[in-house]
Amino acid sequence: MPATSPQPRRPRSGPRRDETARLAVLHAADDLLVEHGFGGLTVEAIAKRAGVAKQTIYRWWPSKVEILLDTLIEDSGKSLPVPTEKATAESIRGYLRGFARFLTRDPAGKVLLALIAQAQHDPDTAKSFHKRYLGPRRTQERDMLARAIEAGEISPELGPDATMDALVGPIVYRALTGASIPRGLVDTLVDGLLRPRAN
Amino acid sequence: MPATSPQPRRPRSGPRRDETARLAVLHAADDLLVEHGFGGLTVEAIAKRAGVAKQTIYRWWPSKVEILLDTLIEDSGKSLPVPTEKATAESIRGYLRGFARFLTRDPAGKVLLALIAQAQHDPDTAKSFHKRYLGPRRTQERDMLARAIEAGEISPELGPDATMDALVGPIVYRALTGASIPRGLVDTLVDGLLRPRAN
Amino acid sequence: MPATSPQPRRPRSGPRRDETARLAVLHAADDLLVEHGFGGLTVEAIAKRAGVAKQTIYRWWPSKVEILLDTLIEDSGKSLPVPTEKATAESIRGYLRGFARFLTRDPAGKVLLALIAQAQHDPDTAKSFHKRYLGPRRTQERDMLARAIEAGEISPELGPDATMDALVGPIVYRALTGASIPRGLVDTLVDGLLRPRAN
Amino acid sequence: MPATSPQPRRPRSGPRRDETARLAVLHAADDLLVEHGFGGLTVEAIAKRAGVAKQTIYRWWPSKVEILLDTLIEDSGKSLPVPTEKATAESIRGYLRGFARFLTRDPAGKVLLALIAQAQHDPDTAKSFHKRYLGPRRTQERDMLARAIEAGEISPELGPDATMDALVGPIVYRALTGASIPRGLVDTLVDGLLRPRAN
DNA sequence: AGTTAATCGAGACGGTACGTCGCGTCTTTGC
DNA sequence: GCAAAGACGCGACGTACCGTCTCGATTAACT
Repeated sequence: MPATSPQPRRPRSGPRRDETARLAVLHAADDLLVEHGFGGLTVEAIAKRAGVAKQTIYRWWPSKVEILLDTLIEDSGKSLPVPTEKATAESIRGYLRGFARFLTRDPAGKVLLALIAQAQHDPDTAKSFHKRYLGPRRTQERDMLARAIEAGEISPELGPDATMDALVGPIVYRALTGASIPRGLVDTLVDGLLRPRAN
Repeated sequence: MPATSPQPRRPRSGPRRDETARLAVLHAADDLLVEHGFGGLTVEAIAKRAGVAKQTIYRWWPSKVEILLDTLIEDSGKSLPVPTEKATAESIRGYLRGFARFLTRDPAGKVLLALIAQAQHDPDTAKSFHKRYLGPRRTQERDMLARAIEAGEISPELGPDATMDALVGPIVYRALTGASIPRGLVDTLVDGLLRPRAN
Repeated sequence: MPATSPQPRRPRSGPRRDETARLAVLHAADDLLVEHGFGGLTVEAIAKRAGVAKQTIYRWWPSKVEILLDTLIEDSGKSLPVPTEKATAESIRGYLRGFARFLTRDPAGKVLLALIAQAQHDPDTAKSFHKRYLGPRRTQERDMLARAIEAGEISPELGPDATMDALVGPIVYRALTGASIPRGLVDTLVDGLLRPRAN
Repeated sequence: MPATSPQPRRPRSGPRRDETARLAVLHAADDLLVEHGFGGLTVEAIAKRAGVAKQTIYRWWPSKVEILLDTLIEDSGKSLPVPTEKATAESIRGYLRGFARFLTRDPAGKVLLALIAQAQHDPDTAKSFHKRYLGPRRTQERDMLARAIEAGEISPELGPDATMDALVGPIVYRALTGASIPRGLVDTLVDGLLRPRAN
C-alpha cells in the first residue's frame, strides 16, 4: 500500500486560482453561446469578453467544450434536479416537463443542445460529455425509475436506459429541430410507455 | 391557363457542369466524414481527395453543409424511402426499423447525425436542413400516418408531427448518444404510441 | 528546291480574325490601364470590358503585356515619330519635348511607363519590350543622331546609345517618379550633352 | 526645451517583436527577389523561406512592398551613403559612380529597381516609396549639391531636383533597360551638367 | 522582511483552413 | 474555324483562430 497523493511535497506557494476570472470565463462563454451560437464561440472571444488572458483559459480548461460542460453541470444541477425523494409517475412527469422547459426556455438549455451537437463532431467531446454529464445524470434517473417501479407506480416494458431514452428522446429531438414541446407530448409519453397496459 | 416557361429558354452555350467532379466531391465528402468526422472535414481536404479545385466546390456549393445535404438527400432517398403504398402499423414499424438501421449502420446515417448537430451550431445550416431534408421527409411521413389512420390501423393521441417526433426522437437520441437501438424499442414505441388503448 | 511560304496551301477556311474584337481589346486594355492602373488590369476585366471571350484574347495575344505593346507601338508611332528628315539640334530638342509631353500627358505614355515597369518584374516582358519597342525606336534615334553629327549640328562625347540614354533618362526618370518635366530640363540636356564644348 | 515624451511610457508587457523573425523575413524577401524576380515574390514564399508564419509577416508589414522598402533603406544606407562632409565635384562624381555600381552590381540594387517599377503599378507603393526612400534621400542630395555650389565647385543651370534627376536619370534608365553603365557616362553627365560653361 | 513560485493580462508566434481572385486551358454551342 | 460563354485545375491572397510561448507585474505562502 504505497504512496498516497502523488505530489504531497510542496503545498504550493504563490497565488491560488482566481475565482473572479473563473466565473468571468464561465459567464462569458454562456453569454457568447446565446448571442452568437456555438459557431461564434471562440476562445479568443471568451477571453476578450471575460477580460482575461487566453492563457488563463488554457491553464484551467483543456478546451472550450469543458467550459460549457462546467456551466452546464452547475446550471442544470440547480434548474433541473433529478427527483430523489418521492418517486411517482407524477414526479417523473414533472421531471420531464421541467426538462422540456429547460431545453426550450433556459439559456443553459442551449448549452446542452450545443454539447450534444459538438459530441457528434468530436470524439473527445463525446467522451467527456458522457463521463461528466450524461452518465451521472443517467445514474440518478435510473434510481428514480427503480424507486417508482418498486412502488408499483410504473411498469415499463423496456429496461431503464431504453425507457429513459424513449421519454427524453422526443423532447430532445424536438428541441434539436427547433420545435416547441406541446403540452400533450409528455403526458402521452408517460402514459404510453410507463403505465402497464391493461390486458 | 398555365404560365409559359419563366426561363427565357436560352439553354446556355459553353461547358456544362462537370458531373464527374460533382460525384467526386460528394463521395469525397462522404468518405472524409466517415473517416475523420465532421471536425476533420474541411473544404480543402474534400477538394484534394476529390481531385478538384477548391473553387469548383465553391462554385456549386455555398458551404460544406450543402455538400453533405446533397449526399444525404440522394442516399436516404435510396436507402430509406418513406412507404407510400400500404400503410399499416406494420409498415410503420418497418420504416422505423429501417431508420434505426440507417442511423447506426449506414455511413449516410453519420451524415444525418452530423447535420442535426451542425444545425445547432449554425442557423443557416438549420434553415437549409429543414427546408431541404426534414421538411420534405416529414411531409411524406405525415401522409403515411394519415393513410394508416384512415385505414383504422392506428389511432395516435397526438397530432402527426408530435407523433412522428415521439417515434423518431428516441431512435435519433440513442444514435446521438452513441447507443445502439435495442430490438424492443421500436416495438414498444409503436405499441405504446400508435395503438389505441384498450379501455 | 526553294521552299515556298510555309502553308500556302489552304488560304484558310472559316472566318478570319475579327478586327472589331481586336480593336475592342486594345481600347479596353488602354482604358483600364488609365482607369485602374496596371494592378487592376486583368485579362478577365479586359475581356468583359471589350465584350469578348477570354479565349479570344488568348488566341491572339500571349499575355496582356503584348496587348499593351500593340497599343503602344500603334500610338507612339502616331504621336511621337522619330524625325527622319531634317536633323538639327533643334529637331532633336523638339523630339525630346514631344517625348516629355507624351510621357506626362498622353494616356499612351502611361502604357510606356507600365511596360518599363513590368519589364523589371518579368523577363519575358523585358525581352519582348526590347525587341518590339525599344530596339526599333533606338535604331531610328541612332539614325537621327548620326545625321545630326554628320551635319555638324552636334558633337556628343559619348556613343549614340549612351547619348540617347543620357537625354531620355532624366525625362523617363521624372515621369517614373511622378514629377513634371520642367521647361529648362530639355534645353539644359541638349546644351550640356550634345553641343561641343568650347575649348 | 525638449518636449517630454509624448508616449504614456507604458513599455508594454508580453513578448516583444521577434528580431530573428524580422531579419529572416527581410533576408528571405531579398533572396527571393534576386532568385525569382518580383513576379515570383509571394508572401507565402517569403514566409516559407523565412521559416515564419504568414500572419507574422502581415502583423508587421502591410504588404511585401514594405518589406522590400525596409531592406532597401537598411542596405542603401550602408552601401551608398550620401556624402555629408566634403562636397566637391569629385565627391559627387564618386557618389554617382557608387550609385551606378549599386544599381548594377549590388543585390539591393534590384530591390530599388523593383520598387521603382512597382510604384508605377500601385499608387500605395508610389506613396510609400517616395515618403520613405526617395524623399529622405533627395533631401540629403540637395544638401550635397548646395554645399558644392556654395564652395564654388559647381554651378548647375537647373534647380537642385532637376539637376539630381538629370544626373541620376540616365543611370537609372540604363539599369532599367538592362544596359551597363559605361565609364564615360558619369563623367560626361557631371562635366556637362554641373560645370559652369566657359564663355 | 525577503524569497520563491505560481498567478495574471497581454499578445507574438508557427500553423491550418477559410473563402476569393485571377490565371491560362479546355469544352460546348452557335454562326 | 472563329467567337461568346464559362467551367475547370491551380496557386496566392489576406483573415480568423488555434494552442503554445514569453514577457513583466502581482500576490500569497514559506522561509
